[in-house]
Amino acid sequence: MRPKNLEKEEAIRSIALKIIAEEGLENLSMQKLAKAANISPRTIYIKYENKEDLLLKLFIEEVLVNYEKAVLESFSPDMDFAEGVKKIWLNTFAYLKNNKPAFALIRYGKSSPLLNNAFRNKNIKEGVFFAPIHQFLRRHIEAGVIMDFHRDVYKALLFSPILDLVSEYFDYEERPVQIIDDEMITACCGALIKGVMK
Amino acid sequence: MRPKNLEKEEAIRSIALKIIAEEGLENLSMQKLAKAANISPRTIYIKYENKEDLLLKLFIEEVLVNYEKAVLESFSPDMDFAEGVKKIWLNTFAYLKNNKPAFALIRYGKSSPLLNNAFRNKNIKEGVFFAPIHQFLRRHIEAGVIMDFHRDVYKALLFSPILDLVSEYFDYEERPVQIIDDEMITACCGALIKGVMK
DNA sequence: TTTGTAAGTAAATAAACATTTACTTACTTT
DNA sequence: AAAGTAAGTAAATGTTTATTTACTTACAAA
Repeated sequence: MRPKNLEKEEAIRSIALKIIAEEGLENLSMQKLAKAANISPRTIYIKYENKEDLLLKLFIEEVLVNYEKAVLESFSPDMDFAEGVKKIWLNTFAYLKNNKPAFALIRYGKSSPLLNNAFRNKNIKEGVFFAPIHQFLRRHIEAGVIMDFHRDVYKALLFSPILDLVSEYFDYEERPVQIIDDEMITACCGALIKGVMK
Repeated sequence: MRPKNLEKEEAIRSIALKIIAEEGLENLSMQKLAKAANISPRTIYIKYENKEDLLLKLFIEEVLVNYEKAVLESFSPDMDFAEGVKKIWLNTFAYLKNNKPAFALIRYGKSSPLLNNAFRNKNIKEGVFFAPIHQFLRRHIEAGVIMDFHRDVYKALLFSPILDLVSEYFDYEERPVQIIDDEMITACCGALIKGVMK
């Protein structure tokens, strides 16, 4: 039998992300995607059940999995608190600034009910994304290093400002001198670290 | 001549927000909206040029304007730093937890290229949203009360974690006991205040 | 009370939509 | 080398889309 052409599968995914980043999730259509990927619409349906299936697999299996991997690169739950948080922030920034299409879909993860529900269900049923970070936080709370805030508070503090700064990074995209850089990221996360440490 | 029925205009706006909150921006159509509002599709086009015009006016003139008003309620740039930040956070939380449809569109403001660009252009051309907060921050930086971070850093720290906590609030929506409450908001913003003060 | 006019409607339009049908291609297995 | 089969295509499906056309309604001004 004829083998799957993995290049085509890859093209579908990367071009879908590109369209989402440039025109928005609300302007992604199966026909537009097929045309841009130079394939027949039918080919998408060989690899994905339907549009929803494509979107969910793209979000969970492609984008979130790679995002998690990049964020946790050379991070360990045993790290010193300040060191660990800085690692997470700089990893996030380094990864996302070079992966605008992935970042675009991550942003939709909070706004689109489809993606948001899929993410929550996945977390509930199959264990949580970013588990090492939760372990890291629990350890430092128990050791009395940081304040005993709810995990949602830490989630809000550790993940959302850095994503916002990445948004700003892309908004300044065309300018000759970038305002958002590693130094600024480090300063911002330094303030957060100071704020939650005892 | 026959006068405009303002109730219908209001119905269009509120039902559009409701559909966006429940089904997502990508599932809002003019016909669905007309049907849900019990009017003819043509009526929408009396009040708005087209779908894009509707979306932008809904976002900028309805949602953002009211959001800003609520956040700045009894806030003044002359306030003490900790007092001012707490006021902003509690205002934001109190307003958004009772306005889920508005919150849904605000979330899309960062992900949808259409809304994001409109917001940036509006800020550039017609002066900035949340001007009193910028004044407040400038004053406290100049007085040496808080660290001299870029305005984008303060924007990321002051606005994004609280929006994330509101998301969590709605995710816990159906539970008997709410986890996200004023006390948690106050604790979280207390950490931020401590982090950025000199 | 008549009349001009914008507000409003129902139904239609053409384009775009997600998905399928009917068929061909390319490659592995035999 | 032949056969079997999943991968792939082009074109069509019926539906839904944004927007418009042709018409009716309701009311303020005369």
